[in-house]
Amino acid sequence: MSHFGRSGPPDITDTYSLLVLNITFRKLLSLLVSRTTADDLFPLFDKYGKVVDIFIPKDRRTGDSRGFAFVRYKYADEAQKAVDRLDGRVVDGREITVQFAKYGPNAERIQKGRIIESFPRSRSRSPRRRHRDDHYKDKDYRRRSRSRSSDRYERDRYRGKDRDSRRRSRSRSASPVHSKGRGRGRYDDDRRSRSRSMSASPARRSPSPQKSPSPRKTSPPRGESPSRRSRDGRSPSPRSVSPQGRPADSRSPSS
DNA sequence: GTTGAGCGTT
Repeated sequence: MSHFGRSGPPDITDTYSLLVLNITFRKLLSLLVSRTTADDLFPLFDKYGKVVDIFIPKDRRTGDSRGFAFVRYKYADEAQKAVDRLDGRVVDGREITVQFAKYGPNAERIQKGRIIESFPRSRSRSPRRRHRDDHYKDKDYRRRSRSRSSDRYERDRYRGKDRDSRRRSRSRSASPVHSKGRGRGRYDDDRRSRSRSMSASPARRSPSPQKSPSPRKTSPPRGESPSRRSRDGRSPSPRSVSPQGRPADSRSPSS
């Protein structure tokens, strides 16, 4: 029982597989991974639930572990708990990632780490059951649908939580992505904005901005402002209203 | 120079 991988694949149909990634994306880590064996992982994961099997895929050619392991739990809630508790946790000074397996041994997609028995090597059973397939299909579909319903609810809930937790932990890594998305959006905005301004005033950039705005810039506000204010009568003489401005002026030359 | 997600045996 100690050697999990050696026992081969037990009854994995009713188990929930967790994918454990514990490395820092490095070949050097292979050495470290080497140290981390199924026996080492077992107690760690067994603490959170009943571990049925632990499998560490290794390259048969080199015999080196690929840097991840599969932990099979008997119950989903325990597996979920392990994911929640061990995901992002530092083990042996290394942060490990624990998540539900997405693909089964047959490269089939599995839900919530649960391995769905589609049609493994039992092909000899009855590979061709066309008319009956429909019947089975309906049954399966109904059963799956129901199961999926409840599973989905739980999953959604967990997923949100997990996602949040993961996001917080990985905010750094998500940063670049964020910047990318934002940059794109901004660029788009800029482009749109620019396109408008470009079409509106295409000569705003190339020519000297000092030449044309210069004479007009200082002139218009002055001439227009007074005339208008004067007419309004609201701010009759801004100049005379500032008593302090005059002393300062007179003082300026004085000193 | 770096990152990141990565999915399977007797």
